[in-house]
Amino acid sequence: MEADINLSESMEDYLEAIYNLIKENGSARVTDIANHLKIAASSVNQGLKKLNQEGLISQEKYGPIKLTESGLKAAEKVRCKHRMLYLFLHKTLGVSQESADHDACRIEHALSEESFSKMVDYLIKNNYIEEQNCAFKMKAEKEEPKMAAEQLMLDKIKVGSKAEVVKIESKGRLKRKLMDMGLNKGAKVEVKGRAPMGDPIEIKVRGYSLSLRQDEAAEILVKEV
Amino acid sequence: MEADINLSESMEDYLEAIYNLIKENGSARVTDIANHLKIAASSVNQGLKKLNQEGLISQEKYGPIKLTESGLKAAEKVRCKHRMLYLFLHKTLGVSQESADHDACRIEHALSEESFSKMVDYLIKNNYIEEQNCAFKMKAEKEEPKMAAEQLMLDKIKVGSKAEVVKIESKGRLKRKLMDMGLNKGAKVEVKGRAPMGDPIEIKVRGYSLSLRQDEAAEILVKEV
DNA sequence: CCCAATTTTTAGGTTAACCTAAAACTAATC
DNA sequence: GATTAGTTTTAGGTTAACCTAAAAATTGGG
Repeated sequence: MEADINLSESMEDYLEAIYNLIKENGSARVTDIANHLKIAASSVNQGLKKLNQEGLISQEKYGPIKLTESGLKAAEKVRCKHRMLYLFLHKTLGVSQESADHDACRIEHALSEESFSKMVDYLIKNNYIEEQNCAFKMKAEKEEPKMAAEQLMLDKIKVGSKAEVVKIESKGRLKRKLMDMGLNKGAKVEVKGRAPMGDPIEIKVRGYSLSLRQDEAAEILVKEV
Repeated sequence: MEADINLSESMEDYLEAIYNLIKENGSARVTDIANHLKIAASSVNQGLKKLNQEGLISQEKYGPIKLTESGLKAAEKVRCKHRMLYLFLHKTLGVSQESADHDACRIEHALSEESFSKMVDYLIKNNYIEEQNCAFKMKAEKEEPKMAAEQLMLDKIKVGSKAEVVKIESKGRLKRKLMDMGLNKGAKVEVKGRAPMGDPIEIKVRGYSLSLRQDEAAEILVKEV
């Protein structure tokens, strides 16, 4: 059931870059994407606007770039194609890693579903991949419970686990307050406990404990460690 | 030697269409090309102008379209890629003729020489084609047994000389950084200058300049050309 | 808290590759 | 040799995807 919006090649490239950067660094910034794709930051900015309009990412001015559900799906699809193409070229044809990666990049936009699917069959048959390794192909329908990036808001973190602050989303006074508490970028936090209604949340930062209201915690972007 | 002009995808498409039409009908007219590629005749006309300028076809106003020698060569190359890709997809992966042809059309512009050559090897090994059926490939192969040029690290290269990247020795982030700068395998670099203490080194890659710290340059294996 | 550096956004281009509509030309028929 | 049908060319757009330069906002260090 292809509800697929028709993505142009560059839109696919943007999505893929965002996906990879979030996976690697916990966040995808305009400059990172620009470096990655070797184009000007302003061009990326324009591209992101379009992705926003299409509902594939959600980003407010100067805010962080987040993939929406459909954006995530599209990105995974592209990435999967890329990966399979790479494996195919490198493993079965013996193309060098560099060329294989480069070509995968270019071809991933052009290959039909049919060819792609046949290629995956081939890879599976020759034991280059496990069947479940191509999530997109096998279970496009099933919802992945695990979100794309291990990046989420502090109020969603399980009690007992640790995380690292990526960014404080709020502005002005609240932001200052949170930063004064020691919740700067890169700070390691540990969620110690949570009251019955989820509020307040007790966390430990830099050795001392503090408690946050849930809506405050919801402003803090972290990645699990 | 490869004096290859860099052809855009549509220019390649025009050439291929012209080649095929001449082969089929003995002539290629603007309208035929337009029908073939499903675009407006006026667009074809514009495209032909560019091919004329590049010296790939020769055509006077309202006159017949003829491929020049270099145009013929380029067209044959594209056609050969198309054909091989088609065979590969159809014969070895079992992709339907329609999809295989369609995909070949799209991919032929993107595939590197290396992947193409590996694909042809595969086809030959499995007896899907005869060796001499791909004239264009043979040439590429003959060039291969060339002398192993002297290999050394980029920081040892004399100012003013040119080299080709063989390998990036470093790993991880640094490797990515270097590759993002365009220092991929096969990239031609020219050492433009060097500061008094040998650091930084200024090089030119793919037309633009960049400067590297000495220890970064020491991670890049190159061979002189 | 302020200042400098960095990042993001805006403003205002360019280019390739298409388009439609109409004009200029050629060829084919009467 | 005029008319007409078909072909090619020109004129004047549009769009996507990039660009540079500069303005605006954010971040980070002292």
